[in-house]
Amino acid sequence: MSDAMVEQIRRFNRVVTERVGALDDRFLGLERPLGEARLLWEIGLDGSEVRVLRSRLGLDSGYVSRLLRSLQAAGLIKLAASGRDRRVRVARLTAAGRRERLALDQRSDELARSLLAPLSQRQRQRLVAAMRDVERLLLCGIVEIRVVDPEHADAQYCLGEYVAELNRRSTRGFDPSVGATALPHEVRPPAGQFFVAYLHGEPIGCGGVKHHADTPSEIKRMWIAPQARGLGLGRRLLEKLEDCARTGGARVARIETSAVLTEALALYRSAGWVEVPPFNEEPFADHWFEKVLSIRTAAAT
Amino acid sequence: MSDAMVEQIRRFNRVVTERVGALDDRFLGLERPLGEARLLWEIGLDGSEVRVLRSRLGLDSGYVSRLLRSLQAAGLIKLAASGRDRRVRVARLTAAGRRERLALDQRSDELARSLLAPLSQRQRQRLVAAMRDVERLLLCGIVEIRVVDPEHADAQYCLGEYVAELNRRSTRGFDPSVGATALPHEVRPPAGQFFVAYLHGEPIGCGGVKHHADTPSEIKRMWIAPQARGLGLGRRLLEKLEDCARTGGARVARIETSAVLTEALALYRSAGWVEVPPFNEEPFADHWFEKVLSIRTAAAT
DNA sequence: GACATTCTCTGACCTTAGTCAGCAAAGTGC
DNA sequence: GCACTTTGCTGACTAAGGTCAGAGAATGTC
Repeated sequence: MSDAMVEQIRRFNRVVTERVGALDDRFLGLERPLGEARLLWEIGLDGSEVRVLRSRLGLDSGYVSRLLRSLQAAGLIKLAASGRDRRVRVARLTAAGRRERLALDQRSDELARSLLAPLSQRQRQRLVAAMRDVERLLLCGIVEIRVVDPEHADAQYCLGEYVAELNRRSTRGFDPSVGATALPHEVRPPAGQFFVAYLHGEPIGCGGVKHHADTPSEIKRMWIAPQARGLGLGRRLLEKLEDCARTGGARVARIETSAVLTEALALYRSAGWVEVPPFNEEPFADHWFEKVLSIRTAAAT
Repeated sequence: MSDAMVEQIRRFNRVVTERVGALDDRFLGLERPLGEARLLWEIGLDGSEVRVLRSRLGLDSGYVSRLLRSLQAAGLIKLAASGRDRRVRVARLTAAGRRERLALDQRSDELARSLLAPLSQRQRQRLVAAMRDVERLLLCGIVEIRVVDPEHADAQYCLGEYVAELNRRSTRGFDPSVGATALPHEVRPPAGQFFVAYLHGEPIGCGGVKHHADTPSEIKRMWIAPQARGLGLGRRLLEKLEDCARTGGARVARIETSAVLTEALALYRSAGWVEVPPFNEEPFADHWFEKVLSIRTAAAT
């Protein structure tokens, strides 16, 4: 990580907060204080529970209450008790509130347009592409990979998506209970470990490891949500799983996969995995890989 | 300007303000209020005049005065009258102030590092490159091209840099008073017009137009500061000059340039200028161009 | 039914950020 | 020497953003 990189990021920050940040906030403010505007926005067209707003914006209960009163006094929202739990209050936009939210929306669009306006068509495309890169790479940086019990709801959600995707992309039909399985007890300590990747608290990927006493460790059920692909997240997750296998005492890890998962195949090959003859009878697999787990040096987290 | 572009920018804003903006400001804040921290930073290692601080940060005189008092009370700065003008006060960092400024610096670096840390080396390079693109394109968007009198200090500065650069890059030696000149009265209404491009109030480029009653208009002294190149600014400036010639009644514009100005040659060619036989005896020129000024449609500003 | 917990609201309070009008000292132009 | 401008300081004021403690109602738990 060179000084030049750090310097570039700091310059970027300065320019962006000047041009985007300053605008985004104060611009959005319209006639209304920023806090109220953000709250109005966050309530959304379908309304929100007050406690949800509080946690999403990270604000004090008293403060939110006051902001809501002020919005209510301005005739922009209505507050009502929730049907299920009458302590919980739900904020809903009135017609005027919806109009104002739309205005905020348009302001935001205007801001975006004002950034593009002075540029030529080619420059616009370059700007948008670069912004997309920055956005995705920053997002990739916030993704957190945590050890989770394989029966935890988040793990189950990911596994479900994994199976669904395989069945969607393959003509063969995949049954996770047949062949080389990854049953909960097989990927739970001490037999193994299961990981879930989170972005903003949402599960967006998973993977498991099965330790074995004498034969190589197995990596199983590695999956990344479609909308999170192309971030290099797969590589990060795979490294985590290899680490786990290594820590479990394995010198070699194995993985098998279907031919339809082309991204996975490319990833394994580029990450130093070597294709080997089939080492199990997993009916769904078309490719089998092995990797010698060398001692890692100076790993990035 | 498509909706997809606008949408991408808004997503970018959200991610960046969350990850960079929020951090940059509040992170920088340390234990000190943001205003004081920014001021402390801006004073710099060599000290600054108070009036300069005020204009750079765009703050009220009274407010700055109060902030400085607070920093002085904390033992971070010393205030003294300027030697030349005893109304003007100069703020200088004490040893403690320098320490604190260094700490702010390190915080900023830390933030930058924390963005890079989770990424692989390749991803880091992509992130930094994309940030550089975004930064440059945003900067390009804020550049303002104004009509300025050719004897104005900013115009003179640009012209001086232009001449200096030609003499630096060419072996021939360039004398602006010989050959096809651009004397002040020739590029000032009604005979012509002169433009200066500004970034943050600093002149970073220029160009002039000489109108003629019967022969084509001439574009003269077009220059972009080296640090502002590669932004597509040249194209914007050139379009402005063409517009000016067109508004002045010309159907055709001419421009001559030296072979050493390779960027300029490439720009003219790609902007629809056609190389023609020499139309004057400018001793410094190697290439002569003409362009038919069509009526413009839906121009970007 | 007693008790704890959850959720919202209220009043009191604080800091930060910033504006405005006016003043005094110093410098500038004639 | 006089009028005017620049520069910085001060006091009074405002708005926004936010924290904290506690009250009161609804709900959950034993």
